[in-house]
Amino acid sequence: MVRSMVKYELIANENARRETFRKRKAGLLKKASELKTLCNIDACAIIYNKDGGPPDVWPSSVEAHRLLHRFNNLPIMVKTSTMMDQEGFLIRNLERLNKNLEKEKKTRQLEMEQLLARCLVENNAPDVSNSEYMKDFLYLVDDKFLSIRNKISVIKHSGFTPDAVGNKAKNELESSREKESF
Amino acid sequence: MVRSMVKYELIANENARRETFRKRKAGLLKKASELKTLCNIDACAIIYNKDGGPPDVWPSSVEAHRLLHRFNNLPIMVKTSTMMDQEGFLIRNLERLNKNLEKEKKTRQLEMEQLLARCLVENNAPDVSNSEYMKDFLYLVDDKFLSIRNKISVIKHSGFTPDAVGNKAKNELESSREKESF
DNA sequence: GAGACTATTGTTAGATT
DNA sequence: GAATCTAACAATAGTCT
Repeated sequence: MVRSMVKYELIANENARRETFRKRKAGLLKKASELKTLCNIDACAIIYNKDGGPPDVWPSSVEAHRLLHRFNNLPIMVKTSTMMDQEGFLIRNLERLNKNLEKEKKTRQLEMEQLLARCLVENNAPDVSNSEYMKDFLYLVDDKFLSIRNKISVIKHSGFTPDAVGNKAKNELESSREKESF
Repeated sequence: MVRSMVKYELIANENARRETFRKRKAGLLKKASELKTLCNIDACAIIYNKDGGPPDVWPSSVEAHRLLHRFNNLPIMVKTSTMMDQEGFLIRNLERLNKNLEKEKKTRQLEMEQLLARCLVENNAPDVSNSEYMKDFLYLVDDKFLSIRNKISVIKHSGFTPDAVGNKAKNELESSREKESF
């Protein structure tokens, strides 16, 4: 019986921890399946054990890849085209994915603008005090935030032709300098 | 009150479905957080809504990248035993799948540039003081990231002249194309 | 559309096999 | 270590705001 819920901190006893992990992982994946079924949504989860072994990848590793790539807003057509010949399940999803792609792109662009603005205004960078590497990283962010972002945007949309990138980087940098004060 | 649990199938009523999604998603992420805390395990989840908007990526997109990347680096034979896909096609087509994943690695350049972008704009970055995290993260953010970093450093010391930036971006892109196979 | 409430169902800690 | 049991606790469907 649940005498009293333990505190929500690391369970010290190793056997108890393993047992709790086993049970709660099952419960979590059950909940996830229910959510997916009840609401017909796409979802995935990766749950590692501490034993160094392979994780549970729900509902499948392909689905995890697919959803993470969709999140990244990668050109899904390119990624899936190599699988389409032999993997029919991707074909079924492709139409819907592509339909959503344009809408998602616009949403994401707005999202990035808003997050960027918030980060710049509130200066709420994550705590990275223990990491030399991340200090370097934040140093870059601090100084050339907009330039990095513009460059990535340029590379991403340029089709990787060096000339186009060079010219676009030049143009975007000029325009970014104009509104550098926001 | 929970009069009686509905059948575990798609909720027909749209409002009820949205409400259920909202509540259960919150519950699921809470359970996930508890599991992570109680057992000190690594886990992530991606939950899409049906509205075409950006998904919830728990605990952060960087963590999702990191865990999926760690999974990809497992020996292929280990991976097969953990795949939970209900349709079973994964195991049957494993060799082909792995081949496709190899192809996906070629898009890593774009992947990392977008990861970088997300690192920059997200305010929910994971705790990077954890050494295991840093190991994975540093592996993920390899030569291409350093290239970008150098590029930015160059820009920083170039006096921000658009011409210098444009030319250097062009040069770096050409050289990065040469080692695209990583 | 997002909280607050609460009766009821669902989950699970601890014990046992 | 995993499966079963069950009292106790947690999550949530329906409702109201």
